[in-house]
Amino acid sequence: MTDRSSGEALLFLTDEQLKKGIEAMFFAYRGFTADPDRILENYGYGRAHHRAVHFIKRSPGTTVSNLLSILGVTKQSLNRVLRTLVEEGLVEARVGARDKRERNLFLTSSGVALEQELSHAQRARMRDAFRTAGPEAVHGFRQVLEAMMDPEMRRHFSALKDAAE
Amino acid sequence: MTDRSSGEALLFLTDEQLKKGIEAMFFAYRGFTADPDRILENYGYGRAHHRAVHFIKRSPGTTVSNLLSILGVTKQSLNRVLRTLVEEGLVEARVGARDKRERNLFLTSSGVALEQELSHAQRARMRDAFRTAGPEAVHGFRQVLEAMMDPEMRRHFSALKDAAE
DNA sequence: CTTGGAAAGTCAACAAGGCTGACTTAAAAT
DNA sequence: ATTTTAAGTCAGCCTTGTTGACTTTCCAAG
Repeated sequence: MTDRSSGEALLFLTDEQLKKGIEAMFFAYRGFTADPDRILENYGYGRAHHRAVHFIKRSPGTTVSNLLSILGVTKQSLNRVLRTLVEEGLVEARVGARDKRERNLFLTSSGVALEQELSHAQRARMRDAFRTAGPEAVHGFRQVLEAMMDPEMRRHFSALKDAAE
Repeated sequence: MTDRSSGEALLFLTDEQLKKGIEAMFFAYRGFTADPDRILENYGYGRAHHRAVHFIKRSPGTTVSNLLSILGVTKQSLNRVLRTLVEEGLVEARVGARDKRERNLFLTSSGVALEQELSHAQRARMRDAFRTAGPEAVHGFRQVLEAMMDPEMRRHFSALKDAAE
């Protein structure tokens, strides 16, 4: 059951080390979402709104179905969030030019403003963590997280990497 | 706004790198919870049950209020989850010996069985990610995650570390 | 020894944000 | 012309979080 094979440098694969990794993910994710959650509360929004706003900012003009595949929720669930964002003037849904069934999603200026506020807080937390841990740790952090993703999610993640690098 | 100070090896602190870290957390956490979520569905439980079972397994005999401070939810919310786990025979809540107001929580044999099944799946995912990324990456991963936690959560995390090491 | 307060539990009501299923509309594709 | 796809909508359900009000138990300090 436990990884004690060949007794060498595989000590980082013991069940104990794996459990620590699991708890580290749990506690760190709490920190990761804490700041945005506080901000969202002031606006009466939730994490679902944050996610939508984030990915629309990342890929302006994206379609609803693309967002669905990134977020992995049902269209009813996404639609509810998107509807409030459109109604309250944070997101604009333009009928597609080529394909009129599609809606191309964009942030309005107030949408951009909220995204900035959320992103700023979250980057500040990430920056402090990165600075504390140092560049080599950051590299390892990214490698492990990428290896932990489902393949489909890794595709979506790599799409960002390509756009940014 | 952007970190371009002293133009040196601070490139890992650019907004672009920070955003990638943010998305990596988002997508990786989805993978992290995917396997347990599938298992829990078969039993009619949710993530809240998983968390309770995990931390009771980790610290047998822990009290409700200790669990509350680890999980960061209200006692009403935890109580609902705990009640179903007790009713369905996965958790035993013994009246405290010293302080009879307290309930000391333990997993029953079927509680242990569920915890094993969940933990096994989650460790398998973590093990694959660790193996793919290698020991140095794992070290960096842990450093960044620990730096990302809120101080109080870091305390809870370190409590495990001390117990295990 | 009484009283204050902490720990735990309970009830009720509510909200966010997931889900399924059924259905419509519009437009693209075949 | 028909089928498929993208989007949206309505209704209803579940989990898991929240507040607020209240009780019971019981330790500990005055």
